[in-house]
Amino acid sequence: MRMAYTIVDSALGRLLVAATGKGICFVSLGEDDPAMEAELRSDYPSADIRRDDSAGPPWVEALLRYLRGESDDLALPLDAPGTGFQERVWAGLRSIPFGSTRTYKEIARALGLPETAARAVGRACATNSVSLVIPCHRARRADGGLAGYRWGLERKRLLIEIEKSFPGRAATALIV
DNA sequence: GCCAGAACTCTGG
DNA sequence: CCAGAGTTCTGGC
Repeated sequence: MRMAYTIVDSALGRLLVAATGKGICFVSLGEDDPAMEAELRSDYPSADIRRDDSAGPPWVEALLRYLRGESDDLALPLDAPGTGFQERVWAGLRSIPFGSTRTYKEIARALGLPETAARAVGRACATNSVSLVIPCHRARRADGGLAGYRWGLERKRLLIEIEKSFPGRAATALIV
């Protein structure tokens, strides 16, 4: 698999976006470029990866607007392979409305899994390589806690804040 | 290769 | 508090 990536500054730190010809396969937030590049390579050990900072696809701009709280559109093309179970969970996460959250148990139930699968759902969230586009920050624990986040709990909290303060949220807020 | 234990969980004893 | 349920990964042998 061949992929190109770029790293830019964002409202939440450095933002790395990698994509194949078909779609986005890796998105991460961090502080340290070499560490983020290493993370990308360890997720795709056999891929042919090169850096390309030229004005690539419009996806990076879309993610930056989202992080500034200016856009609620995360319907970007994905090309992130996972196991059958992982892809089911990721699809479930993407169906959570912007600005709201679900517990791991609710996500399991929505997918037709037994509630005892909550932990397996958490594991699938933990191993997703595409932050933001797969909104695993909308998953919380049943006791109200935030559980963990691969890119830092503080960022998870900020992402929820950004979504809550988005101007267009009034209609969905009433449903919750 | 196989098995134990951990990981972004939750429930019931 | 502890174990167990459903999935994947890692580390030890």
